[in-house]
Amino acid sequence: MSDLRTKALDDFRRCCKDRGLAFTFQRQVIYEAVVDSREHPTPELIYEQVRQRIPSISLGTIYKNVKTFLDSGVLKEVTLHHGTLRLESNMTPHHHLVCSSCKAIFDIEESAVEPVQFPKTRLPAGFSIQHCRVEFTGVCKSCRTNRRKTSKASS
Amino acid sequence: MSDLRTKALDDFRRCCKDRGLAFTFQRQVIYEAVVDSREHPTPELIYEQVRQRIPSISLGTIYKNVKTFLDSGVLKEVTLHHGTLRLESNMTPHHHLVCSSCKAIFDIEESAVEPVQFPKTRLPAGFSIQHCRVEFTGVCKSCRTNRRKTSKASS
DNA sequence: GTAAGTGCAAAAGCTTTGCGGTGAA
DNA sequence: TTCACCGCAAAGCTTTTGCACTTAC
Repeated sequence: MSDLRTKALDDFRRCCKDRGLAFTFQRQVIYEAVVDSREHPTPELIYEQVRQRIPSISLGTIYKNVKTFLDSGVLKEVTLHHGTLRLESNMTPHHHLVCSSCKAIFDIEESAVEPVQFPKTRLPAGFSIQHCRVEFTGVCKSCRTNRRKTSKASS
Repeated sequence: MSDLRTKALDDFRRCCKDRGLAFTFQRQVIYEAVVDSREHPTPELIYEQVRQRIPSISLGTIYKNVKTFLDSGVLKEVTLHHGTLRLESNMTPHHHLVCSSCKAIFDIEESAVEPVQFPKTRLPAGFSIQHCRVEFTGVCKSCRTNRRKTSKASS
């Protein structure tokens, strides 16, 4: 257990080094809080967890570091459309195509995608699935063009 | 064209009646703005559109009616996780299982779901797909139990 | 020693709420 | 006539920003 901890800590230290981020105690505890909570936590929840180990931490520091982690690819956000409400008027089942750059959303007819089978295994006990939706992520035409113009060495 | 408009208007009037909503000019224009814009608009964008036809409309009215539409099933929101940032530490490709009631998110290993083929047809011109993720929606065990306790006639 | 990170507090979005006047049924 | 709806303004969240102090490198 302690070994696992030590290894995880080393991994995280290396992770910071690779990305040019300073390794601080706050960062370590914030990162551990996200990894340990298996429930895709909100910044507020991370704050509560981290405060148990670092009572003096501020919510602003949580936000700053979460943003740093997102920017450097240490963490991801569950949805690209967080922050503003996006509305659907197409009430028939369909899928989405999302531009990761400008967040544009395009509809794809359900019939254009082969039906997805519900997973048989490894469901949390008692969970009943009602429907599924596929989200394809990529880059739309205008964002691809603009990116080429502005930055030659984008990943 | 005018016929289509008239028909859509009648449809919307009936839609309001069916759900016990008053049919107002503001509602009609807001609804049309969402349907006409094919880009899954934000409340702010709807506001801009609607103001061209009703300059005196307020953003609060947009929000109130959008909420009314969502509650009565006239519109849907693109993501259930709008409003608060939710974080991922699992950086390997995987899918999600989401409880529509409590918004809990569970991970599903990619191998538990058959690979989804990228759609060949009907893509917006120039869009390049990078990856896809499946979101299964349903009700988790505790929400199902609680719902049964509190409301007998839930849909 | 220097640049980056932290904590605090203020500010900036996005969204909801309360209230008096207006309009649909 | 009555109740729901509208517009306005204030308040409530979530998130970002600025600044002085501290820490990692």
